[in-house]
Amino acid sequence: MNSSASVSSARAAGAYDRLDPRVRFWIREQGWDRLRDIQVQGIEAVLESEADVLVAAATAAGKTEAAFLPVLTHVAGRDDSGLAVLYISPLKALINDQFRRLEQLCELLELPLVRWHGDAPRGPKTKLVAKPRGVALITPESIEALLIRRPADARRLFCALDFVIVDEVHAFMTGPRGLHLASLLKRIDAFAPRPARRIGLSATIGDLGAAAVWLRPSEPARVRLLQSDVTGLDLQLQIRGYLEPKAVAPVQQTEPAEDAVLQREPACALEAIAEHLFANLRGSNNLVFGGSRRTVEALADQLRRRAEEAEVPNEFFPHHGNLSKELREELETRLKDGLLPTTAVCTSTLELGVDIGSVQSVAQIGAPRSLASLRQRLGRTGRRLGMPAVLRIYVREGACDERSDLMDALRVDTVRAVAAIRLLAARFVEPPAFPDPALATALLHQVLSVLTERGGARADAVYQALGGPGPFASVTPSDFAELLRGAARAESGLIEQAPDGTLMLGAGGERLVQARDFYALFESADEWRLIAGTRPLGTIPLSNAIVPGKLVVFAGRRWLVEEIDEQARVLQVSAHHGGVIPKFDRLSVEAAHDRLAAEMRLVYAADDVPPYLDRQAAAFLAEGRAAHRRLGLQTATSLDTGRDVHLFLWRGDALCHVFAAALALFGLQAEPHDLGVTVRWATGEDVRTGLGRIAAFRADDLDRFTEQVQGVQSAKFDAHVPEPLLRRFWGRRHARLWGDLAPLATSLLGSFARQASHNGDRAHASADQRL
DNA sequence: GACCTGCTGCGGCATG
Repeated sequence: MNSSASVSSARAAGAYDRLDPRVRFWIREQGWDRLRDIQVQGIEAVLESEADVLVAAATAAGKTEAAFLPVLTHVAGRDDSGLAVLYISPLKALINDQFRRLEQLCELLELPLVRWHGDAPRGPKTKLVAKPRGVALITPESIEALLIRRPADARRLFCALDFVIVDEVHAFMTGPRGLHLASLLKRIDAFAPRPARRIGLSATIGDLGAAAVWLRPSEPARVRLLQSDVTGLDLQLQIRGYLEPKAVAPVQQTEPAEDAVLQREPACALEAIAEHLFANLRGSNNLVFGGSRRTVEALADQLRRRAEEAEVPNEFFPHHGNLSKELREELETRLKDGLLPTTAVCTSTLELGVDIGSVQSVAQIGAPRSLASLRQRLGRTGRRLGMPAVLRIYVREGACDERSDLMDALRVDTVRAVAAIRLLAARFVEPPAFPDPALATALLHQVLSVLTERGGARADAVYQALGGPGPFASVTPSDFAELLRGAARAESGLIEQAPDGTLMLGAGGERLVQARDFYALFESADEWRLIAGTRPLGTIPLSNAIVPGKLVVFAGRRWLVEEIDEQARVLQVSAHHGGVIPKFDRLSVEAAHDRLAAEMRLVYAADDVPPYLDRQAAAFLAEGRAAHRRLGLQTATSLDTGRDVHLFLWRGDALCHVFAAALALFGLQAEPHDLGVTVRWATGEDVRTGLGRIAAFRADDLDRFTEQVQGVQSAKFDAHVPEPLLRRFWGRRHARLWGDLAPLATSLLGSFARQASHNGDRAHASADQRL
């Protein structure tokens, strides 16, 4: 059921009256003059039905209270043993925030409220296990730890849950962590005679139906979907273009001589962007999303130096996942307190979760690749009534001449920025991608976890515990048997089978489960820890070659490495005036959706100049469109430069990657990119042959194709999964795209044929069609 | 040409 009508005041009063008198007292104490729409809807859904509930609303719309006010009303006065409410969050910091918000309310209701994560105090946890009651706020990894280390305690805690509340559901809908939590929820359900009701809290998401499937896989249709009124987004927007100077060397990537770093770096687009940010953001609170940790450090460094040169207090500070908790919290507190103007230059760390108050503007370096993420970032600005959201997008493009690369000439970043804004206006948000590449790893992890929790179990019991509707619904009994056989192989030794058929952990399985990093389903790397005096600054990857005397830019400042403790992996550093930005290991790029690529094609074909472009960005757009026309890309989908062959697919990353893999089968070196794939060092003839083979693909060729795909191991425990099984899962994941390959190849062949006749007309046309 | 997230149990000690 969808419900998004604005609620009447009579309805709001009715909802208020249904709350426990102590909850109403608490509301009055807060000084609230009315309940928000989403809270009224939440009260009705929780107290007037037995259904699961999904609450989707923008940040700061009062989602937490929409769930907790009625839930606490419902469980107040309950006195059976066991927790009544389990709240699950992806972040420890969010748990601490929620704890502060709920502390007083729970005290009024005489309900114990316990934070349960790795950094939370132990005393209250011990007390809770002794007398399980009330509400626990927990992370998925702490649930995992409870199940495998203290299964009896877990059973006592979870045997009588009335509600499971999952915060930031959208953050769990893709990726290994979402599979993990979904499996844990299923296992927790089995502890109780009656499964707890589930309540999901989420930001505005594209596909509420998919979220309902995640929340209650066995009965998604019975999930009540609540959405707050979506008011039109009042947005002040600018896309600013910056030309990267061609003649100047790129920003220093390698180790320079020590004295070289004392000089100012060469002028580059990022410096010009820093100049603009410095001039426009000082004096207020803002977020600048840099896109990578490297860019964040470079920008923070530039901005600090400008403050020093201007002899004014610095207001710009970096924030990313490698910075120490202390530094990050200092900045978060400074933003939230609002006593000093502050701009955080961040990666996606400040995109969700912790309360940092409202900021005046959001800046984004580089064009967005995800509308979900852009929307979430915009949610951080203009939240006070009547204030518009302010967004600045800074795009950088390379200088072009007749030898420039095709992609530079097409001004792809500028066009993608315009396309993203058009999709923002159309309210498009990407749906989650199912199923996740980490499926096999998650299944193996949960098999080991169930065997540990139960001290051994028969295979059919484990399958029953994990299979069926839920994260592993697509896993067949024979898939499962193959996974178990792989885990029992001598070289893995993860599990063993007793003569009576019971499965138990083997020596290898014991080692894996005993390791401290078993609790999380995502991987983590070993890193150097940087410490200045006694102050922890954060970490950098071990892949950075470190010698004493090395200079490092980190945490927005410059440091000299004084001492290295190889054993403890600690670098003692002191302040210095020079520095080089460290390497942060990159894994992949953020995937763009089909719809974004399709919208880019429309932007190329259109001729309007959006008013939100500055002069340089408008020039980039005009140049990109001119190149698009000159190359005939309105109709052509292939382009043979004589050295490379470009195939324009106008699809998202998923399809472009599969298409590149298909071409690779025929010995063609194909690189996927934003608009399609580029086949390197190939003749048109080679590519035509390859396309002909792809055009002949039939549905049942997928299996043969899958057998030859490279790089199917991608997740944490994939090394312990039989490769044929990984391949089978890969094939199923791509089955939906498979049917698109042959028609695409056929249409590309048509484009080749038209181009050939066109080139024939121009008898002496140059083979080199680069611009 | 990406980003983020999490973590036991126990013994021993100091402290209120």
